[in-house]
Amino acid sequence: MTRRSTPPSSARARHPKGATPTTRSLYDLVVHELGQRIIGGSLKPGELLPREELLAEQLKVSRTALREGMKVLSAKGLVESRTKVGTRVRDARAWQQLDADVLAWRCELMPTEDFVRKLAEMRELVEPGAAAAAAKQRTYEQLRHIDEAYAAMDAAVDLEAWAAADLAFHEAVLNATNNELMISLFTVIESALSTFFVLSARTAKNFKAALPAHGKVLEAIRRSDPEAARLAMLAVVEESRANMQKGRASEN
Amino acid sequence: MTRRSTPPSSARARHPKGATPTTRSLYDLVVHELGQRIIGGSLKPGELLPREELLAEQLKVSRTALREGMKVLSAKGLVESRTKVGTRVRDARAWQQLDADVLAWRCELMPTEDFVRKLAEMRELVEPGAAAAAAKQRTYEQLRHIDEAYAAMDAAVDLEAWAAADLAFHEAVLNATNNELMISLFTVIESALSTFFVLSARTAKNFKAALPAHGKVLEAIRRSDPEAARLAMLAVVEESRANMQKGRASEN
DNA sequence: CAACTCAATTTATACTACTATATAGCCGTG
DNA sequence: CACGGCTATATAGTAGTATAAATTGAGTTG
Repeated sequence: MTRRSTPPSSARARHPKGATPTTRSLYDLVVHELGQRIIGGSLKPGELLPREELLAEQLKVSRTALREGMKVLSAKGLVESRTKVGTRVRDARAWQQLDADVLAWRCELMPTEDFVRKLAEMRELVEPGAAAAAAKQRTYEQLRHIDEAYAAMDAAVDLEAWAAADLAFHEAVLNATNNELMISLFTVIESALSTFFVLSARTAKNFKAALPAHGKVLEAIRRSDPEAARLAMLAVVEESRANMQKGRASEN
Repeated sequence: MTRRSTPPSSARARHPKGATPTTRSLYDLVVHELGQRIIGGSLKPGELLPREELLAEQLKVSRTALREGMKVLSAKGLVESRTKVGTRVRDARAWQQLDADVLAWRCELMPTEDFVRKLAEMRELVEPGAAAAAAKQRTYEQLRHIDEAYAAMDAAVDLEAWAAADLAFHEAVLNATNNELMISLFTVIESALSTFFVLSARTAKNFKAALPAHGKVLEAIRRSDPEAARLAMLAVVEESRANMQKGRASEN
């Protein structure tokens, strides 16, 4: 890797902050830099940022690369460019809150208890509903996948194997809804939440505690009982949230 | 050159509502053109599209404008560019399904019964959950806004006024969740759904039919009863979906 | 003196031509 | 056969210039 594409400005390319992404392309760098400034609040809504030429100079990129990044930011609803007036940071209500990057930046820059609550709330909305939908319309094949994931959870010998099987279980349930909108929402929420509890090692000693709760979900889906599936899945995610909060609490 | 495609700024919609890509900027044109081709299926996942120079020529734009558009498409998960290999259409599972544009293109290009079902399913997931959350934590101020919207629905004298008040009601409920993720999801789903039932004029004669159902939602939120609010809102959206399907059925 | 017109100015938008860099595929050598 | 370098070709990035649009204010007119 080691991007040697920028010989003139040496001290770039080394991103000491996040363990994130080396080898970013330039426009991606622009997107992340400005995106994080906006989400983080150092660039406030309504604020007019420097004109292209100046901003490009400040970020050490060409105007072209800057503009490519701006288009992406504009697509995410973070900025708005108008001729003569300049590029303005848009109000938070225009942001595409469900965009993967926007969500990731919020996780990174505003990891407040409140935001975790909102994410958990979304999860507790999606997953029980998905379980109910899955119970309603799952095919035999889809049920088999859920079953296999459950078996893998049961057979897991360490935390890592369990976490993988757990994710597979939830994905299998979501898949059985045949609704890619729901799958997409789940994916986005899940990946945001996972930045917090990072394989909470403190549950390691008894990582299979959630197995029976998952079993109830499986059984409800097997016998095509939507309401039971909804309640069972609700129990799963509520238990998961409780664990996560406990983890975060002992962390601080 | 030949930039006479967008001389007048007259037909500029003050409401970025409909899918009217007239008088768009060039990169926006590229985004829409290729985005629609991909979503519509004439460009299939895995397919390698022509190299920049050729594609720019085909679309009658410069390479720069093309690349700006490509960055946006790449941010939406529709394409993936790699040096030497070219730009490849990504698999549907990588698409940001909840992106406003992606959703709009799907509405426009795949208006199947099945897709409407998925949207309705999402709505029936979000809104009851939101109503319950609102009942749990609404402030007095937020309740007042819901109340006002309800009063406006009651006072509506024509379909247009009722539709506006109806939207305001649902927005007020969503706002009371204090969860911008949920608000964003609602907004996106709602605007996608609204492309279908286009102010269904066939319900014009008795457009206030849903008023009592909304009243139950309001009352449940007023007395902070989450479960009642959930059920009442569920009734509202199910009734709405039934109307919509009836409308679509009589349309074809 | 108010209102209207119009041009100057500023800024984003768009184009062309060019350089830099990365990598798939090939080719030669051990 | 494997390994290492060569090359062709694609995207990534830069520089400079021209165009269009909108704000501003000066100038003109009722």
